[in-house]
Amino acid sequence: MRPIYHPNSDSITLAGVLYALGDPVRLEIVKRLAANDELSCSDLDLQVAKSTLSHHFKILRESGVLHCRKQGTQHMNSLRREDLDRAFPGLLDAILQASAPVSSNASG
Amino acid sequence: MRPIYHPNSDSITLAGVLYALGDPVRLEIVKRLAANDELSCSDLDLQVAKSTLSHHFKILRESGVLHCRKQGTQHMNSLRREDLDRAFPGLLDAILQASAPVSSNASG
DNA sequence: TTCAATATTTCGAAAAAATCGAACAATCAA
DNA sequence: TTGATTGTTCGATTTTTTCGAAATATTGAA
Repeated sequence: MRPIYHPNSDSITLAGVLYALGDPVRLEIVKRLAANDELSCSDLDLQVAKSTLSHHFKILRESGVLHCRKQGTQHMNSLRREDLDRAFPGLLDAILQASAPVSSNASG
Repeated sequence: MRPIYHPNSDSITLAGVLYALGDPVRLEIVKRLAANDELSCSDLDLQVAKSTLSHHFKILRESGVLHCRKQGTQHMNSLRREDLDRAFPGLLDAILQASAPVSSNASG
């Protein structure tokens, strides 16, 4: 399998990040990652085909929103919080505050 | 001409706003509106067809990012700052801070 | 009202992107 | 190696974006 591409932090663009987040499925993924540190694709139970989900993760990864590492057969994904906060201070916080709590395991 | 549709402030969604801003042309429009209060389509000199520009303004308007009023033959557009700030505190500020100054009249 | 100029939208077609199911690839356990 | 699990890639279909041309709306001048 091909190596997993990640942009370095300098290559993350605002339009790219906003594009990545401007899809309901991808925004939901980011919300869950914000609450869960690391998640694999199969941890999510979204109403899209797995090939589509794979595509969404690719968009998020290549825009610099998340980091992916292989662990066995799984791909563990995590938010690139520090890189995003450094590049776009306040952006991720504003987005996460604005979005409603995730549906599963919502505490409030 | 059909009446100009604007969502009321309660109908503005985060995914919709992020989608609208996740395009380089539309992000540029928003940056210029942030610096200019009101602009017509023809005030912008972007490298897209006028029909495409019209489409971009429609996306921005229908997502709730900007307001449009007719003035003669022109359509004057302005950011819906208050509505956006109320719905998504800090979001617009973070985006405008993160984006480089507009190319025209850049002071630095 | 008619004509011309200006500003923007709508239409129809072509290009680009998203989505899906099926097939493929990688890893682990037996 | 076989089988189960996880995720990617492929190819086709649907949806969205983009463009140029034509149409619509407004203003101002005859």
